[in-house]
Amino acid sequence: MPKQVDYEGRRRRIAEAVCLLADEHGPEGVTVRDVAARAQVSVGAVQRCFRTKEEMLLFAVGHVGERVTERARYRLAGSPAHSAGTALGHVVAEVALLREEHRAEARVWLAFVAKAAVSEPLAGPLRSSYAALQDLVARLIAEAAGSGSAGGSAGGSAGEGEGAAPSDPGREARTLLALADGLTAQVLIGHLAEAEAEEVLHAHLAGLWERLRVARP
Amino acid sequence: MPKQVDYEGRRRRIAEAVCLLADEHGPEGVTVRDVAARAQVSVGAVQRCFRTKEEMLLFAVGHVGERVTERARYRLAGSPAHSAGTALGHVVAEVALLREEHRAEARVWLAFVAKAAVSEPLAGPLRSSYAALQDLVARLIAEAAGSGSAGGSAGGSAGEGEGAAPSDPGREARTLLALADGLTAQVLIGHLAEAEAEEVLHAHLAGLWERLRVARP
DNA sequence: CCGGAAGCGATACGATCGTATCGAAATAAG
DNA sequence: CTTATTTCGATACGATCGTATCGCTTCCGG
Repeated sequence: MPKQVDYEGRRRRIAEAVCLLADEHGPEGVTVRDVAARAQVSVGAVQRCFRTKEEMLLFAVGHVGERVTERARYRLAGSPAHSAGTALGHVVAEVALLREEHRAEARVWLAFVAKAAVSEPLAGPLRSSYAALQDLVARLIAEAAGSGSAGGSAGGSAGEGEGAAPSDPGREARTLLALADGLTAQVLIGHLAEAEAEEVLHAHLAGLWERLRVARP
Repeated sequence: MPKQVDYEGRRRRIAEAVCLLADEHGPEGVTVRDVAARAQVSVGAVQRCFRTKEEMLLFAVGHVGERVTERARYRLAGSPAHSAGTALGHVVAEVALLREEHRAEARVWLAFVAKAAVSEPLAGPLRSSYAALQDLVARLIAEAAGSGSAGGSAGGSAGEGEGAAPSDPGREARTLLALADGLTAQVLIGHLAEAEAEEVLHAHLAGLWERLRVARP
């Protein structure tokens, strides 16, 4: 049998080239040729890794989503096991991609979200990433809410039990994630400064924290 | 002097064709030819209205922004002059573009936001629209907050005076707008259902309302 | 009534796109 | 070493893009 190459590694390298280009010239500025050049491979190599351009973009968006959620999980693991509040702050701050160093990822994410709004297959991986993040955040909120009052119940889906709870962790998680996304977008187009967005996020987190505290007996 | 045509009307008609196409095939699916066909004019007519394609997109995004803010203002005017709370709810619901009938506008908006993240000139009109909306919302919040305690102070920029107010109208407005934006995006990619997004929005508004109420003496 | 400026729209043009093709190079199995 | 098979990368190809061009038509001012 002839040569054998590391297809997986090459795919990752190409995905990162896609991100670099999507960051610089926008989603439609990503051409196969430029991707190949950035990844330092030939056009043919890209074609052998992905049958079509859409397949390549699909892989790239999944790659970004994985990176973000993984980083969020890492932040979560690095936080003190007690107080889920600070952990929540870290996780959401990570997801919001507000810091300058993650501006590129934010642009890529926004670009893919916009594309996914009109391209159903592209929306799949995006939804998966969002679902994973929402689950993570909801679990953190439930944990923070339960740490002072009733027992854990941190496992399983973000439970909407206990009748009419004063604050539904699932809803709070959706709120937080949507807020983070909106802030990211508004920072990207220059309507908000990074500091303003961070202030908004922190204020909301403080409010959420308060809401959880008063929920305890 | 020869013929004279209604350039402004044609520009608007073309802008609406741009929106229709951006809604159907995404931002990069907008070609000059298709726009001309949709607007029922020739390619040359489009070229006479806008020297370049970017000029056309610029006008289109401004057009959408104007429509949204104008609708928000209309909603505002239609609300009872007292209780700014319900007015706020209406305005924000309008801005969030959650209803099915405005899904197209939402897609267009998202598409332009994504493009603006990498194209500075496109970001200008977008920022203007955001600024106008934020001002409107901030004024409403300030009015609602002041209607029960101190006097109006509804004019001018969304004031951050009075030392350490328990809830800064400017910040609340930014929060609300970012949340609306994030919700819109997440509905568009199918991560949230329209009902879920509306629930989140209403819950947040309820929380804001409560926060304003407790701020009164 | 008529001349000329402005609008018109079909078409041309060059660039760039995604993808297909193909001969040469390379390598693991025999 | 030979050979069969995979990989390589340059190039070709057809489509489509934004824009420029250019006769022809249209219509107001004199």
